[in-house]
Amino acid sequence: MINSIPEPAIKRLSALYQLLCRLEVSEVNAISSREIGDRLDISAHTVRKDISYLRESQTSGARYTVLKLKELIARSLNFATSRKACVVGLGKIGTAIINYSRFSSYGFDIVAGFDSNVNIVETLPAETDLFPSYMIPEIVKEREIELAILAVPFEAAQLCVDRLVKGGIKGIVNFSSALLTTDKNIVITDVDVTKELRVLSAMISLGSK
Amino acid sequence: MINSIPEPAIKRLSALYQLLCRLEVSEVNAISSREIGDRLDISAHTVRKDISYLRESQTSGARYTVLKLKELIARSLNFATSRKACVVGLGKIGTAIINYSRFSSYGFDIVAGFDSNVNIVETLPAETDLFPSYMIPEIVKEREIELAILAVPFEAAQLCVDRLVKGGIKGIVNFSSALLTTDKNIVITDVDVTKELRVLSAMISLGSK
DNA sequence: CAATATCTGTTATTTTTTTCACAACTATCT
DNA sequence: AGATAGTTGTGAAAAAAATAACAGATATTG
Repeated sequence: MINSIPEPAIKRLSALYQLLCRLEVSEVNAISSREIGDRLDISAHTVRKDISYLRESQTSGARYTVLKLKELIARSLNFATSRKACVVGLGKIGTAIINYSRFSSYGFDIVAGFDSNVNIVETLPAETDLFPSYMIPEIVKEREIELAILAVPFEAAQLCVDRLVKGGIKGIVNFSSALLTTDKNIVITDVDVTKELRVLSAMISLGSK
Repeated sequence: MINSIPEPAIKRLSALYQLLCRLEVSEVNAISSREIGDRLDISAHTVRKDISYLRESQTSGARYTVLKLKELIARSLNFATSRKACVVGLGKIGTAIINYSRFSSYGFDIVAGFDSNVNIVETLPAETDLFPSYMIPEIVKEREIELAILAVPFEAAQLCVDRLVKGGIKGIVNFSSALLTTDKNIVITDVDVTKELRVLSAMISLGSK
């Protein structure tokens, strides 16, 4: 592939994009690689290298223009076009996420919510259209939903994934503690508090890094 | 350091530990590196390599004994001794986490909850002791809390971190969208849905991996 | 009980990622 | 305008991690 950016770099650039959005709001209009590094807890070298993967020089010698750099990253990583997403599982976590209004301003439109409990679907006050879980494949396909946030109990997770895949989903953020299996071309990231606590615990013990 | 395990390996071993716990419940008592790899979506080579960092041979040639391996990992990564943790911010996410009862069975004891709203602290039904936020330094020190789950709004995050650090916290799982800064020796992992969505989005676009 | 198939543990190799070094550029101050 | 201090971009070097290869061990099957 021509434009092959290392995965760690993609993650850091995503974080950088977030930082730049903040800086824009604070009306900061220029920042150096060192300042970025301090804020993001990475080296200035890495910051510059990551930006260099985008193959479009900013004015060398001067600090980065916040707006210009933000737009370069948006263009390179396709943050410009907004993507449709859905929330599966409307328990406490799912409800909190679906009612978090700021997604759209970050380029993600939550266009559907699903739950296996029809009662919840009918009574929950939400601005988003809600459907029973068996309709996942149909709605995902119909509304061209690319991303899903999965917040169902452990036991239900795999079934939901299968339904999402059936509808043609491309990526899943998994809040359940289940270990999901699926095709290679569907990207899944796991968000598991217990796992995070464990990793922290291990890093504290081993003093790694 | 003598026992230096690469950070990616620590993360994978944590996931493996979780898998082994599941297998134990399902009464599976042996598993091969290939089967582990399939489940965790990594190569069998990597699995064996990761385990080899623990410097204690299992019976070579035979498959891994679930119980034995689980205990080896627990011993090596210090999962055996339980750690005390707290939840800061008792909004929807924080409440969901503090009421999630299974932490203790995974070696984490949630021994305190904090919120700046005294009303919430007094009225919220929870099994855990709740305190107003200004008491964080005192309680963290007193109860020897090592880990914190931070689920407060953006604006309040940094103040809470400073208070936690004052109390001697060692690690923080950050659910807020704030970019936190602190001493190098305190480990922070960020859990940000928007960031995860962005990374997924970029990976879908670039077709990386 | 021998033969075969299947495993693990670990060294060696390859690939990926980070770090370094420095030329070239920009802004600022006198 | 010259000098100085600070900055980026990037090819090269170093470090880290993933992958492969295989020796040595263990089950299993006929």
